[in-house]
Amino acid sequence: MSKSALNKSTSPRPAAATIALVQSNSLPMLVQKELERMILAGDLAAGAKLNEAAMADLLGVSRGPVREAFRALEESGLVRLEKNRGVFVRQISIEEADEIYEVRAALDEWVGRRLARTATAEQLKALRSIVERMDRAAAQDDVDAYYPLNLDFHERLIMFAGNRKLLATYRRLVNELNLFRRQTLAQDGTLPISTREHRDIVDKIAAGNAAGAGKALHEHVMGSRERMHRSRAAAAAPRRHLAVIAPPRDRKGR
Amino acid sequence: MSKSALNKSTSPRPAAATIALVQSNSLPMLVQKELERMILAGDLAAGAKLNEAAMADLLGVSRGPVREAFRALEESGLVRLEKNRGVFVRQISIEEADEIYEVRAALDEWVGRRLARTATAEQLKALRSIVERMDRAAAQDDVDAYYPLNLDFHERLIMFAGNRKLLATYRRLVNELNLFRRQTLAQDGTLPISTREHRDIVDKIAAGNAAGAGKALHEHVMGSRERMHRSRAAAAAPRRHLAVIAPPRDRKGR
DNA sequence: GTCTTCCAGATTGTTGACAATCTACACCTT
DNA sequence: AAGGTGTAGATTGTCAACAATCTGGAAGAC
Repeated sequence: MSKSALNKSTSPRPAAATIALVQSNSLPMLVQKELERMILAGDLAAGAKLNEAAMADLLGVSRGPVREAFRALEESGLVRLEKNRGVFVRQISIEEADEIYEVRAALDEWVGRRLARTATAEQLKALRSIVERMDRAAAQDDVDAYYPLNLDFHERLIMFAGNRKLLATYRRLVNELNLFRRQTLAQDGTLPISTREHRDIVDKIAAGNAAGAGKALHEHVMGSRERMHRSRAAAAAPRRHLAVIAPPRDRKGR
Repeated sequence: MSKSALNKSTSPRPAAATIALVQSNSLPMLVQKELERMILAGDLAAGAKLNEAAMADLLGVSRGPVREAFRALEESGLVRLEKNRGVFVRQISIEEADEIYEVRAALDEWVGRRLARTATAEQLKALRSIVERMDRAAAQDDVDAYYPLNLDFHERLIMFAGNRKLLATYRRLVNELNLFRRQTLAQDGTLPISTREHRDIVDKIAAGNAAGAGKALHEHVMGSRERMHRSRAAAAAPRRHLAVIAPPRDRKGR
């Protein structure tokens, strides 16, 4: 019955902030966060079935909180619920990924135009710092370092736009996109790298070139989409990269 | 124990489609939809506290499914959960509404540009039909007819863009916006009406004027934002429209 | 009279048990 | 032997009871 499995990072704080922390840390919330982490980290493969009882056992809680977490995760788009059959880590189709890229491009374009007008020197400095680190990681072919920097760069751009609702919307989309990347090019080492475009984006923002920054960001995102397509096509053809996991569709036949 | 309270619209169908219907209709899902309807219809005021047991009684189920529905609704942004205190219908602040309008404007602008290139004659006809009905409703000051037409017009625009992820994103934002409208100008009869702008948008799309259609949609949405501000200011000043509902903030003091 | 303390009722959080449903395998029929 | 059928085990859906926490008011101290 020990609930220690979930008690991470509970260092005694100034107590003033601890209250809000305890507030939001109900069992279902913790389970939800842990599941989200496991899914996005790839511990749970796309399409994998999640067993209520097993998950409850693993986390040291009963099935109630796990079920609540599942409901929340479905609404956030990370899992799919099938009545009387179970919950599965969602599988994003290539078409859906395309759609997400399009929406993202529209949002990013808007962010680019806005930042060109509002970006502070401090924000530009932060962006340039990330770009430089990406440069170094790319020079060394260090994809494990490059990948999170890339995510960070784009998330910072959104944050600097100063619109929390936009940030929440963006995060939701990128979460699903990560799900897709996990399921397709999990072990494919070739990561699409585009440092020059990042530098170009920051330059245009710094120059106050709203139209240019917007266009650059739009094209960068759509370029990422294309790179994904090419990477996928290249990986599928030679290596016989068949269905990763048997899709739990098709009830009758077998 | 009769569960008839939830059994609506269960007309015997061709049975081929009924299977998918039963699939998705678990108790928590039905409870979630019913709560969503009640909230957006205004049966549950913004800021109101939702009692688990009472809601379970009302719908003829036990607390489990109700709790799961609450979790899903929190993730979708319609309610707020406070540990050990309960769930409340969310109150959208004016600042948050502003942010939503901004994101919406960015998405709508993109939709305008796209539709100018892809809209079919049939789609244009559907849009013009809605605009005409809005004209008639506006001419008769029939706000009850105008309001849903306005929602429909904008949702159609998004649908015609042919991007399901965009539609889901848009619906989420508009849902929260409806929440805000409910809570502020609930009984304020003056609805911001802008028929000319709608007609202008459709015309520019029909003309294939991408930049113009995008700009018109962007300005239309930002104009709606301004109209909301003015309507709010006008309603607040004379009528002493104090805090609608005591905010359940501020734990200690009283 | 005002403030603090404490308690009873109400409400939420969590759990384990029971019912409904599905899956997989063994068995029977042809 | 191939295919359909039935049943046992596992899994999910729902519920009711118990524990923890909160709220509001009454009693008492100053």
